[in-house]
Amino acid sequence: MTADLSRDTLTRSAEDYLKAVYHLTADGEAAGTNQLAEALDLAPASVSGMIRRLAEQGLLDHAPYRGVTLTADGRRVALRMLRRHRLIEAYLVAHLGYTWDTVHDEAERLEHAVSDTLVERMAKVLGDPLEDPHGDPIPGPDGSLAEMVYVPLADVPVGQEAEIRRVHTSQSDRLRYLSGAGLVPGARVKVVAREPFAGPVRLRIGKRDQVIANELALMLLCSLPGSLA
Amino acid sequence: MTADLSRDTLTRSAEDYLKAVYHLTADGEAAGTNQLAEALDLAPASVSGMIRRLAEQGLLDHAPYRGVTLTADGRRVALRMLRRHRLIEAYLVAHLGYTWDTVHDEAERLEHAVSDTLVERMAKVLGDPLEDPHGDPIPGPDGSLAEMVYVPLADVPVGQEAEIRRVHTSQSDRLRYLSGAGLVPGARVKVVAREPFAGPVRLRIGKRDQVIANELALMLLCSLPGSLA
DNA sequence: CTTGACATTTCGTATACACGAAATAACTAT
DNA sequence: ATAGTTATTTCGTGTATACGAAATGTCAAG
Repeated sequence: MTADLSRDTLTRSAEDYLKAVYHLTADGEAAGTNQLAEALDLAPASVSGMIRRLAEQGLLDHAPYRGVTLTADGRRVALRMLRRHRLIEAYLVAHLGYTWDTVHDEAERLEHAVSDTLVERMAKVLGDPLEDPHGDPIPGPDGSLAEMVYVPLADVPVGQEAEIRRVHTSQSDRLRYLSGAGLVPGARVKVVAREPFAGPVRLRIGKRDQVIANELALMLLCSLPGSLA
Repeated sequence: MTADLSRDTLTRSAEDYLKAVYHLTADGEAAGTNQLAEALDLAPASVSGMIRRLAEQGLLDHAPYRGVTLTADGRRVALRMLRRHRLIEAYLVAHLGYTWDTVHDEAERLEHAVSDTLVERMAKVLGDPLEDPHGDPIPGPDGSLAEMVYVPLADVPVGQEAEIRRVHTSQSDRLRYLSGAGLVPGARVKVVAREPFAGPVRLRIGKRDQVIANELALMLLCSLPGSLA
């Protein structure tokens, strides 16, 4: 059943498509062609063609005009890429002087080139970390993933304290801004006020007050003291 | 004059061809199509086509039926790949538990994927090494290369002491054998005897005697105490 | 000189992936 | 139901790289 997923069976493009489908279907919905085209910065026509090929290879389930989901094999590939990507990010930050706003692009290229051996060596050197520098969970070598349920800071009630756990963006300008403001995984903040209609969020971090756009607050995933997380 | 050699201007294949031409022309002779095809494990017809494209891009000089040499731009690319490759090997050995017989393939893939930034970070962490684990010199970021002239162990006179400086192969089975025998860069050996007609070489290393095939002795590049190297 | 033998190039073709334009399916609002 | 909008697919193409078969150039031996 399990197709040959070892090395070099899949092209870089295929790996990128599967990763994208993984992310787009995280909400349980099938991923549309346009969505995918947008995410991969390709023309919809190109995506349509690639979807056909990946479906033929048994990596995607495709319901024409309905979108795609990952097959078990496809998910395996996506999770392996995710593990690679996040471990590489963690390694580059820990050992090669990268900052969380600069690792993404490097990891994006390396994830297609490293061997399983190298990935596992990096994991070992890092002490088998469970999260990357953005707080994103790192899948196990077997494809297991301990996905926590966090609350976007945008949804944390006013007056509530919260601890930032994940910062869900890979855009370096945003990451730079956020780390400048101390809004990194592990930081504790208190929501002081929020404007209605997706308005900005005012929060207290340490002794400073900070106002951030709702758009950013959506990316800061938090745990609330008292909840199990 | 200097063409755009930054990132992504060149395909992986192009980089591999230029590297191969670099190695094949080390003796001063132009590299033939068949030679190149052999080195890259491709059909001569494919090489012929690629040669044309690389010549059009100003990376190779091509005299039809005569072979190719690198242009200045081509050499720049080749030396950058060489720097990448050797630094990556050095880094993997120093920090990620690789041995010199296992690094080659990994470096071969990574050299196409790492950014200049990452290469220079690795160089820095390593303290800007001048040689890789095989004793091969690492070109500078500017493309400078301090190539030493060494004597193959196969040519060292009987009775002479020599220090191994470079081990000129990337085949892991040979490398494993050689390191098992202690024949690594820095080792001091004394040639005890040699059979005629490219026969095996008997040598003394430490307190042990060792006989190695001439083929291997050709790959062990040595400096002789007393010579300037 | 001429003739093999061998190296090299040319030619037609295949695969993987991208594109735009045009055709088609699906949904939405009347 | 049906027309318009939007999403998706199909089709014809282009680029990069590989291949084998056939044509052609080169050189050494006679």
